[in-house]
Amino acid sequence: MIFENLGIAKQSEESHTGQDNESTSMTLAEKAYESLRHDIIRGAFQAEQPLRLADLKTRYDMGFSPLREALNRLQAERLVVAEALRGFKVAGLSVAELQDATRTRIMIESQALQMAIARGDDAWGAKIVGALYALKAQAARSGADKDVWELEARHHAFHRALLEACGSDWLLEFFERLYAATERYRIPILIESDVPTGRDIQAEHTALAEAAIGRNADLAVDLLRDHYTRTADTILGLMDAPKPKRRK
Amino acid sequence: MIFENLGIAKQSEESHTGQDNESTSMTLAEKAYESLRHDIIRGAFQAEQPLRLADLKTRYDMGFSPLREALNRLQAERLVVAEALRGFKVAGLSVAELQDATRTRIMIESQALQMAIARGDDAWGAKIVGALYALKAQAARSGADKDVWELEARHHAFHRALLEACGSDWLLEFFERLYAATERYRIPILIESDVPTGRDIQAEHTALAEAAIGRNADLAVDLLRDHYTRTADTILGLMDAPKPKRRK
DNA sequence: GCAAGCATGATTTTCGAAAATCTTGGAATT
DNA sequence: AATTCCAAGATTTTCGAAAATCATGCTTGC
Repeated sequence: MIFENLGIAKQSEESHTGQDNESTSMTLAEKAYESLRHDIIRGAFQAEQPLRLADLKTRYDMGFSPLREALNRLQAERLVVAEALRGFKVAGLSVAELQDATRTRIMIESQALQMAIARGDDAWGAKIVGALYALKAQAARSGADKDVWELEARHHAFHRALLEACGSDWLLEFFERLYAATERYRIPILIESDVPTGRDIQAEHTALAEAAIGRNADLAVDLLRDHYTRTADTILGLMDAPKPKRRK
Repeated sequence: MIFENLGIAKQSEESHTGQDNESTSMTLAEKAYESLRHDIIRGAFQAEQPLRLADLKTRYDMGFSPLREALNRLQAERLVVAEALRGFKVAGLSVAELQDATRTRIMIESQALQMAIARGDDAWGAKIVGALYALKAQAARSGADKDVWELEARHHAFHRALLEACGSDWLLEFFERLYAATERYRIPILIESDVPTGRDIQAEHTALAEAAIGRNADLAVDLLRDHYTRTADTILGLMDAPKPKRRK
């Protein structure tokens, strides 16, 4: 299956080194956390792969302590699984978890979106418009200007902007958790851009933004649900089937 | 306000030393996590209180490493707040957060309860009945047999049993997060059992269990909402008002 | 008198070594 | 041949010291 393409093969690529580092006043443990989270979500490690401390030590160039602290945080976020005296490994991926995460995500974000539409002010609308513009601009780039990670960052920023006015820190935290969990599943689509989706995803984003800003809560929630359901269905199709290129 | 009674005053009490310790095959870091989580939730530390490593070292009798790992996990759960190079402190409490947590909790648990009612089998019902029995038995005890922490454990077990058949790990995790967050606010009521609630809480639990097992989803959700709303209102009343005993 | 700068002690953060535990592979036994 | 036991190496976990940073109060200069 397509997912097996990720991971070990790419492991020799450069590791993330903490972009939004204020480089000063940022502890090594925080850098380790951001780098590891980044690398796990983006598939630099295989799912279930053991994370040996000696390897991480050389990869990120720091001692045990900050690495273990970062791994403990990631364990609490369920991106990493720890077993006593047997170390850490990357959390697994499964069809069941993707389905659960998608269902829960739709529920959480629908609620947050309704609340944001009820409470959002002009600053909220402005941020959505700006994020949508930036997202579409990046999506339109191809060739040398193409950058799936920048696209992914803007995609996240757009979806967060939609919900940010909801006024509930708890809902926003759960949004972030579910976004991270499902992003891991979307990586294959992101990288292999020749996966046929039969969708105009940026048109879906535009419609969603217009419904939200137009305070059409019912429509916006419907569009959000469809948006996530379609994405999940595409991924589920890839997870069952092997790569479409050469079917045996 | 009543909340100020907690914390530093009680800090000299014995610390939690990890009950469900399989004592073997449990690392110090895990014990530190459980003990710290236990002590924070139950108010052994004041809200916002700095958690100095030297103090924790003597309190829990272990070195820096396992303590810092535990604190990092708790930071990810938002029971502890970390500031770079300035250490850790217990997360704060606020009216706004209690309201947010209560609202979100009702939403999450309503969904989980509906799903559990739709999917639950006899084992699910049996666990609810058993948990309810144990809860009521403990609630009936007074005098020397009274044990608010055992009562609290059984209360948690009962509410978890209601939802456990929902089939969503994500919903169950969010339930646990919100339960822990709101438990911190309920401690004053638990300890000062003379707080007048004007409720028969065990009757509420019984009605809830019967509605769930009877597959009356709409009624069960209504009862759950009322149950949590009443509790939150009681606490909010205490948070604004000073202690009722001697008003100045 | 008051603010800025600085020394000092307190505290956090990080490292490398030591201790504890797991894993692997081979030898001994049945 | 299969199983158990054991030793050696690999790995995780924990500790205590060193490094880095923060907080406090004092001095200095204006």
